[in-house]
Amino acid sequence: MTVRTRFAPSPTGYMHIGGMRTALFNWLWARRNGGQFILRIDDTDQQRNMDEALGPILDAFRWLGLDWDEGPEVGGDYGPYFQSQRRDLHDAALDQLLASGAAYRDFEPANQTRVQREAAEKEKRVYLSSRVSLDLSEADVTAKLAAGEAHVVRFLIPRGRTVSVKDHVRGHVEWDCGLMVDPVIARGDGSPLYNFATVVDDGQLQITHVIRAEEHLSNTPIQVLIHEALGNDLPEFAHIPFVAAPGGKKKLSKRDIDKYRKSPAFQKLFQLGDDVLGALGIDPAEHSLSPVMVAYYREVGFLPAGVLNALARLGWSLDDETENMSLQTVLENFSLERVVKASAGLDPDKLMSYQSYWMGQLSADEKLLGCLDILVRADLIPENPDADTLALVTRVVELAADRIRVFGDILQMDEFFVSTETLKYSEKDFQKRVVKPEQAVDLLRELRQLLAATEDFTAEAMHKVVEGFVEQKEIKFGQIAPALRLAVTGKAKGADLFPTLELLGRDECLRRIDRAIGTAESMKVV
RNA sequence: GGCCCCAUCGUCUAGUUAGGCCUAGGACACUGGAUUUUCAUUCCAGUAACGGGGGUUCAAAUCCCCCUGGGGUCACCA
Repeated sequence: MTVRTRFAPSPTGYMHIGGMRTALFNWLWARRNGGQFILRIDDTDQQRNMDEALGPILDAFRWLGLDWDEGPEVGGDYGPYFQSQRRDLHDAALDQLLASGAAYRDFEPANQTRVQREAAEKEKRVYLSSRVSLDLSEADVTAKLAAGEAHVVRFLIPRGRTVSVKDHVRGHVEWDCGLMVDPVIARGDGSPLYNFATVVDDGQLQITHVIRAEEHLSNTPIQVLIHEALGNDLPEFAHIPFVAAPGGKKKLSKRDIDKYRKSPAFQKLFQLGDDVLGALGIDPAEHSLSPVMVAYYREVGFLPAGVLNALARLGWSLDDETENMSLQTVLENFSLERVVKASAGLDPDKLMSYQSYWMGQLSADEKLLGCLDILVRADLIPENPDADTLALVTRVVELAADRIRVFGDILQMDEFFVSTETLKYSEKDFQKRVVKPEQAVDLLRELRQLLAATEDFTAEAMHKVVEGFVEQKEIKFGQIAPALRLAVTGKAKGADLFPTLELLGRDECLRRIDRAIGTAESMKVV
């Protein structure tokens, strides 16, 4: 039997990072077993703007390189792959259940059902469906139907038995049917509800393995029962742990994003995101971009390999030591048996560490391409850079070396792409390094003359000039270098100083030093 | 609250199925040191865990029971 797995997202306009992990495990299991991975879109009735709602989800799959064998855009033999277009299948299944007596029309008013439920809760009694509608004769039902009476269709839970499942990660799990409420499987108009539609669809799509997050565990007995009533082959289940928020045990949720912002564990990632997105002119709030969704990582300049590596290691491990794994390596070694049972918190630090590793594995050209792209998006270089710009970026990327963990980090080196006039100084550092130290401005002025007079403006030569200057003035290197760096780059830290000078070129350096001196003096006067 | 799930360093995990090789391993983070006249990298070192209590056994992180704690879920949402 061919393994068939599926991921069935609702078109919500974004791809949740936890959902992506579930999708990844499904993809892995299908690919590992030479089976098919299916994308089914669990849209409800008429969702508007399907492109807007589904696009980001498909984009996330494409970005990470997870392909699907059947689903939107590619079709397949079991279509349609949009739940809303499968209504005839749901209708047929519903008729079957109604005819066999496995389901019944419940005419009990909703508020009455609610009152009973609340009363039971208050009395600490197990609530069970009243099933009063079961006493109705066929003629009664027909009459009520003809009269258009409001009702729902419930699945008749066979009480007095248990449902058990051998879950691939949880092992044996069992439920007592005597404790279960008859679930509503369709509204009066026949429109199916999740638990029912999913079963019909999984059955018809011949899904062999339902791999989903553990929050669905409680839906399982109902779905198993419906599968049985429909005469379907039961799929195997694997309830993987959900992805928890950093520093906690609770499910990572888009709703808690404001809380995460204040979380220490999330701090650095948010900072990075704010910096990069800010430079790109994207307001995270406006685009509701956050670390909860896959798109965030793409925008900030993460690598698919980094995100994939982190996702794979969330609740799964290869052995006792292997951490850095390509998708291929994970694929070759993946097994559901090695999925951990406890929920796993997303660790931004660890994610960043995987990311840095994979960035380090990139060839110079690949790295250049990624940086070029984000520099263009930040408007720091033109869309189709000329040869000079290309050469400059190449050298900046070289100079930045492993300071680039995500492509967005190249934006930290913006001093190479702005003019002297638009260069921004870090105000605090400028005060500390240039304005405040007594001799800083004077030293800078003297050094400027030396730099201006130097014949070849290379890193090596500059180094010698400054060394000589330090010796001659009987000062420490630390008394001039920080001020020089500030004047030229606007920042307190950055790549190696002398190559930076060389790359900027003599004219630019001198202009910047002049500007810094002027600025510092005007500050001192005031 | 009912039902269900879970429980090893701060975090992700190895070890649990077949008890001994566990004086509990790795990674991230953190701390210290070396290199780098900033920062980052790299290297070395260090701190740090079997939730508690009972059993079973020559032997328990591993098996059993209880407790505690954490979490999921309880819709005419998906």
